[in-house]
Amino acid sequence: MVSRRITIVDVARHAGVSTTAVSKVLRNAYGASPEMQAKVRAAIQELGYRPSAAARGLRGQTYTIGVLLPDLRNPFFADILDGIAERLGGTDYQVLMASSGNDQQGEARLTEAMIDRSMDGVVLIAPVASPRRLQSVARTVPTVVVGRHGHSPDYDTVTDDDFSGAALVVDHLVGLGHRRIAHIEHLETDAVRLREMPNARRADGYRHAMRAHGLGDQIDIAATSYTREGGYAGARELLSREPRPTAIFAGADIVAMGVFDALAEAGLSAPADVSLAGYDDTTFASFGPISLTTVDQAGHQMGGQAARLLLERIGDRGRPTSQVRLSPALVTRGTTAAPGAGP
Amino acid sequence: MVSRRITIVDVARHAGVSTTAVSKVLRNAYGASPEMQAKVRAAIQELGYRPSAAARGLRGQTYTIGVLLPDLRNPFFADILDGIAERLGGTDYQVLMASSGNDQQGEARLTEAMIDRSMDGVVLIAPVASPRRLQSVARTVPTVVVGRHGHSPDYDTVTDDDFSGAALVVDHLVGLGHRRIAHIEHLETDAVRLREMPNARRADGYRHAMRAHGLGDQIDIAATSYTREGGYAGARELLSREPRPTAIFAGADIVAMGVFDALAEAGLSAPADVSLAGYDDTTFASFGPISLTTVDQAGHQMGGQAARLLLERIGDRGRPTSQVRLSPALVTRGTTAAPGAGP
DNA sequence: CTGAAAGCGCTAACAA
DNA sequence: TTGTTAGCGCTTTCAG
Repeated sequence: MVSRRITIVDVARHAGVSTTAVSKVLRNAYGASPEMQAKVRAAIQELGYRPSAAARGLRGQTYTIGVLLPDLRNPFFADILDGIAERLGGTDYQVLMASSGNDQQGEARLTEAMIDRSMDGVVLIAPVASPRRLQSVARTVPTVVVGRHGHSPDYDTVTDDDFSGAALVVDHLVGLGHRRIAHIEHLETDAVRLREMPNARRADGYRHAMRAHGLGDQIDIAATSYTREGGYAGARELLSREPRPTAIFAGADIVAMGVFDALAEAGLSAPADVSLAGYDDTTFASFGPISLTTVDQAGHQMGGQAARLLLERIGDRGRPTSQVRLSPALVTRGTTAAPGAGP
Repeated sequence: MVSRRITIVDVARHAGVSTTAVSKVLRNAYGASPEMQAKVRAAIQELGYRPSAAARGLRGQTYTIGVLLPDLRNPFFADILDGIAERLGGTDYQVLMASSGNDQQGEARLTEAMIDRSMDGVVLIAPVASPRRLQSVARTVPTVVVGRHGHSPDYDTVTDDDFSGAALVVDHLVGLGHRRIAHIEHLETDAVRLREMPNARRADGYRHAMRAHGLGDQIDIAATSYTREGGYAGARELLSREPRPTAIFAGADIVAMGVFDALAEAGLSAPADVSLAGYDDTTFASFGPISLTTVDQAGHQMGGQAARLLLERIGDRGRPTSQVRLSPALVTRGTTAAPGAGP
């Protein structure tokens, strides 16, 4: 026989107060004397009471924050999650995640699922949805969008200056003497995403920087996806070019990982045969045998800022939205060198 | 002005039926004629109705499955997640994850959080909680435990035969001619976990296999943690031994990653200076420049089995628990070779 | 500051 | 097969 759930009524009775009083203590709400608080807390302890989120959600908050991430395998997102978790530690909020597989339908289903579950707020990491949909989500639930450019009166954003970040890489490679610098990007066809997605901004930054160096005719892009497979396919494509690029700028570290696969397969190595740079400065980039030159976009900070903004918006849904933009920094490691510097 | 939420009452009115009827259609429950179903579904479509999980949870199910994973950075868990997601695709269940950071307290908080949120079932991946706690969780909510040995009448389990898996590695290394084979394990002090955790079973398997080969005196274990940092620390410790081991068996691929860090730092490489094997066959192991010899424990299948068992248990909480044990397979790649086979 | 009472949106008995 | 009705456990007016 399963024992009956302990409810707020039990706590109230045990403490000799009203259920309202218990509820107030639970929510740290105004209007409960210290003695009453003490009594209630004691009763909660003694009975081992746990509030039901479902019941709370029916009227008030669920104290749940949903985080939507595109891909569990991209270690960059773990950095963001850490930042969120750190900022939310100590609050009553719990973080629940879902992975969309970078798929527009899956993403939509999951945001709906989060809304259905009365989450108090959501953090959408690099979502692919249309602005219309994002607006609609944000009007339903407090929302912070991470990594996607484009403003809205309904949601806050945290982004990295991807355009400049890409330029940092190109500048670095050009400084080393490279001219045939190719880029692997995440294929984007939608006009809006072409403007708002970080991958598109990086590609733009790449093109712009190349032209600024008078290398407009050297622009060479393989458009695949921000996955290891995408990096592999993109690198195979680029390595078959005649003449072969002397440097590859992968739009993300996870993409660079795929490039390594292709290099290994072709019997090439970085930087001996090709210089290689990534983006994100994931823990993978610092991996000893790899030591990937990359761009640090401070995922941990991004997560922290996102959590902060979300809490503020949950606190006051009417406040004007803000856009936090962080500055990227180049992290020079071992995979980039002067061209032809091979053994 | 925010528009009022659309509820089951609106749908019922719009369709000209009772709320019960709508509820039945929602749950695919018995007792609704095809015409009624059609009417209700039409109304749901037209109104854009979405059921509130909070309200449902108060009486029935929430259609939410919680997955607790120890560490977002260990790519092995992504394989398990894929398996779970695949099995649950097409059902009405949504998967929500939480990461405990391999911390006993964090894990406890998160399981509580899942219970508080009336999840219909939970999958606990390599949990560190005491069996007492696991039992208590499992008696509250349908539970499947993945990767942890030890039976219970209250929860189902899915495990890999870690003991044999470790033996596969040792056999392989001995076959190559190694004798000084060291192991890096996740430090475990708790008596129960020493019996139940996969890391402990792998260490046991290592010891047993070493003895079976008459190498009992060569047993050498560095006990750190199943993280990249743990691998780094463990490798530093082992590499300082005199004489240095000729092979290192890391208890997990993520640990092997840390070993690579230490090797790179020491100017050594695998397999030239030291042979190296991991465990899990994560996507990282197949990474081109690494090509890690490892043990495939079929995370994808484990996830699929876990999801299947969970659905069965949700369907019938009284059914006897089952233990699914999968067999590991050695994946020989480039990081293991005969000792002294260096360049 | 405290408590009584009315729901929140849904499901589960029960009746019809 | 269909509908009526009483809650699920909590928060929120609104009186006291």
